[in-house]
Amino acid sequence: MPLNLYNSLSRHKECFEPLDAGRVTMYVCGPTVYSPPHIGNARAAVVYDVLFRVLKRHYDNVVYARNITDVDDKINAAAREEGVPIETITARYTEIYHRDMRGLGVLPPVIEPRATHHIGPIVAMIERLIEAGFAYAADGHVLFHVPAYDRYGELSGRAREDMIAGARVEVASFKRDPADFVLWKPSEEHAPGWDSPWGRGRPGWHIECSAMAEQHLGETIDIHGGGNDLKFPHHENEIAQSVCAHGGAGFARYWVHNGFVEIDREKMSKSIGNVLLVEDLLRRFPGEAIRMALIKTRYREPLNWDDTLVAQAKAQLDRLYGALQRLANVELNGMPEASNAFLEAMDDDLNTALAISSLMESVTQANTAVTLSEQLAAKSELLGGGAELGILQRSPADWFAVDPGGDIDVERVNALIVERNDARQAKDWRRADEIRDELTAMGVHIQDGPNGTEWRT
RNA sequence: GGCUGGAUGGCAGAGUGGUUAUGCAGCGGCCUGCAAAGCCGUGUACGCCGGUUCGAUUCCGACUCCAGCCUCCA
Repeated sequence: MPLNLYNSLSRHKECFEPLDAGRVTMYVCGPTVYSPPHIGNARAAVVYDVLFRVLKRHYDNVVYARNITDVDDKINAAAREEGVPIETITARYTEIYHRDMRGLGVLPPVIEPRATHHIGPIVAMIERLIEAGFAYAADGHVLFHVPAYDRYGELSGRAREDMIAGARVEVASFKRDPADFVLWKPSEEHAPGWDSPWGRGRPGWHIECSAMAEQHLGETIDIHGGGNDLKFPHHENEIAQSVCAHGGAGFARYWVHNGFVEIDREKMSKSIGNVLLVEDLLRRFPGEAIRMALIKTRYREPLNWDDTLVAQAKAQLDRLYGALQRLANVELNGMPEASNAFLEAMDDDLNTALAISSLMESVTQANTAVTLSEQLAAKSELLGGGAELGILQRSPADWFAVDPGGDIDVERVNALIVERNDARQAKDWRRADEIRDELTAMGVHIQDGPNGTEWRT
């Protein structure tokens, strides 16, 4: 079963064939660390985490690089505001990013390059671009000359005339062409900067990714991922820089773009004031439920976020873990394996929604299984598929004990359950029901089963 | 204005040229002291108008609406 991916470059679903099956390379645009990650950042991280897991099933050696942009005007602004060096800001928010992504079950990438650790390669790449006639220095800046690269606009489907007609691009006097973009810009005396042939300054955003991808993954990489909004200008510029610096060799062979998270059908943004931070959501919901909410929808579609979405995701996980709980005593004798239906769905451009539905079929199979082999098969499918989605990897008991609010008095719950069962023994149904109502009011749901009374939040 | 991508039942969300998505919610039944969980059953769904076709929600064209990009942005 080959993996099919929608390639933004060709605008078609394509069969994925790596350049070197012994070393598959993927580069994803990571966060700029000046604030805590929001649910939109999380969606990107989760989507490429799932792709990473799928790739690892197909190939032994997947080199996944997700960068950290740790030099940027917004970082500078935050540092100035607090009166601290930028490293204080970037270290703080890098740590928060890692913590929050861990909370969502996102695996660390193989490489996590930082822009400030790659100033040498960045400068070297800019020099190559100047030498080859694709860039020029002017007024302390270095600019990429867009008309010098005749395939510019290929990814975003933009004609040059349209970009100029848009004319919202800042036209600085030193630009030879309005579309030219910055590779290097001068730093004011107190701003962070590095020495370069063009004076003390800092890299432009786009060149960082080109240089880091080259350094760690090579000139031509297999997959490049990022948010839909990065398609233009960021990814378009990366292509121009890398192709021109590499004598025309292709940059990324497959471009993957994830859709946006929306709130009330509009983009989440700071100016609208509708940003949802991952850390706030993690206080209210289990990370696994948030992750489930993010992968219920196909990665390319926009995702309208609200609390009911997470509630539905949690309900689905309750059903999944409920089945696993019933199979708790069934011992798998090998590695869990996802069903063919699941794998086919995942291999079809990460159809996570369809894959999850196949998991639900496994639940029904588990709940109706009469033989041990049926139970084994269902459990194997649930755990195997779950592993690829990054869910269902903890014990059901642990999942059902989840209490994100942290305000449930477990001892009291247990005492009430004992009291209620005493009442039931005595056939005092009225008292038993009173206690159940009390528990329900506490947010605790109980189930009387053959093995006693269990409870969930 | 230009460029992307969408429009599916109460909600979320797949898929398909003629046949059940799936989950939640609802309804009926089984089970239960009653519940819950689970099981079984159940719903005039495919934006609008044309076209192709024996037949279109599915293909083609126009239209309407929605989101994103064209400025930093996952």
